[in-house]
Amino acid sequence: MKTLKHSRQRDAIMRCLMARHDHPTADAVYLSVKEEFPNVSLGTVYRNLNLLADLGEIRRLNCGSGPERFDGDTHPHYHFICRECGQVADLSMDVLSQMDEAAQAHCGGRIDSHITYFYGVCRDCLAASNN
Amino acid sequence: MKTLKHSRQRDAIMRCLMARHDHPTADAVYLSVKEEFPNVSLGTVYRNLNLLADLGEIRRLNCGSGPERFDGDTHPHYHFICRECGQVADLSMDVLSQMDEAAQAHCGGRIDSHITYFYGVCRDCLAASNN
DNA sequence: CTAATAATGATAACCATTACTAATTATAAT
DNA sequence: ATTATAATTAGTAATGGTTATCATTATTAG
Repeated sequence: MKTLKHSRQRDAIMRCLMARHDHPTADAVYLSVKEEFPNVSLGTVYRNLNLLADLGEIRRLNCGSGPERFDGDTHPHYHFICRECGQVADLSMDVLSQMDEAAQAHCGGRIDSHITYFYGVCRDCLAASNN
Repeated sequence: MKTLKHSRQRDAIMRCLMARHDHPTADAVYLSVKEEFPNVSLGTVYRNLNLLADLGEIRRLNCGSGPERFDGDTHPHYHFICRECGQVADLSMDVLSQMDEAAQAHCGGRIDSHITYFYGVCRDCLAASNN
C-alpha cells in the first residue's frame, strides 16, 4: 500500500486553504502558493487538492458553473452565491438533516446527505444597484 | 434585435429532452438526435441546449462532477444522485421555499432560490450490494 | 548513509465546451 | 413565386480546466 510522505508544497496548499475563506479555485491556490514556492507547478496544486479532498481534509465545491472551488472548512455548512459578482460565501446556518429524511420518503434507495447552494444578490451588489 | 427562427434540429433536441427523464448530457442528447439527423453537429446540440436553457425551456444540472446534464422538466423539483451508479433521478418532493427564508436570516444580501442535490445509494445498487 | 519510493516540475494529453466560418435554411419583403 | 435578409447549421479549430506522463528531486525507513 501507499504511505503518505511529507511535502512542503502540500503544507503550503493546506495552509492557504485554512487561511482564506473565499473558496478559491485551483488556480487561485496556485497563485497563492507560488509566492512561497515560486516554481511550484499547477499540476502539483491539482494533485494535492484532490488528495486532500479524498482524505476529507478539505471540501470540493461545485457551485453551478465555472471551475471547481475548494473549502478548507470541512464542517457541514451551506454556501451562498451572488449571481452578480459570483462570490461564494459561508452561511452560518445549521445544516438541516431533516431534509434528508423528507427526501428519503420519496426515494426507493437510501439518502445520506445533500448539498445545497443558495443563490441571490449579496449585500454589496444590492447596495451598488441602488445607486 | 435577434428573432428566433425555426429549426428542425432544435425541435428534435427539445423532443429528446421531453421524452427521456434520465437528465442526459449534451453528448447523450447528441447521440439521440443523431438517429434522426445523422449528421447533426455536436456544436449545434450545445448551442441549442444553451439557448433553450437561457430561454427557460429546459434546465441545466450541475450534479457535482462530470459533464453538465439537462432536464426537460422545468418545474421546481429536487434530484437524487446515486454515488454508486451515478444515475440522476427526480424526487417527487415539494421544493421547500422556507429554506430560502431560513438562509435569508444568515445573509446580508437577498436570497431568492436554492439548488439541492441529494446523495445516497439507489434502490438497485442497494439490492446489488446485498448479494 | 543508502535504498526505496513518494512527490515534484515541466509538459503533453485529455475532455467538455465554445468560437469561427462558409454553406444552408427559414422567414420576410417584394 | 422570387429574392433579400438574417438565423442556423455542419465541420472544424480553439479554448480552458483538469489529468496523465516521466525524468528528477525530496522524504522516509532500515
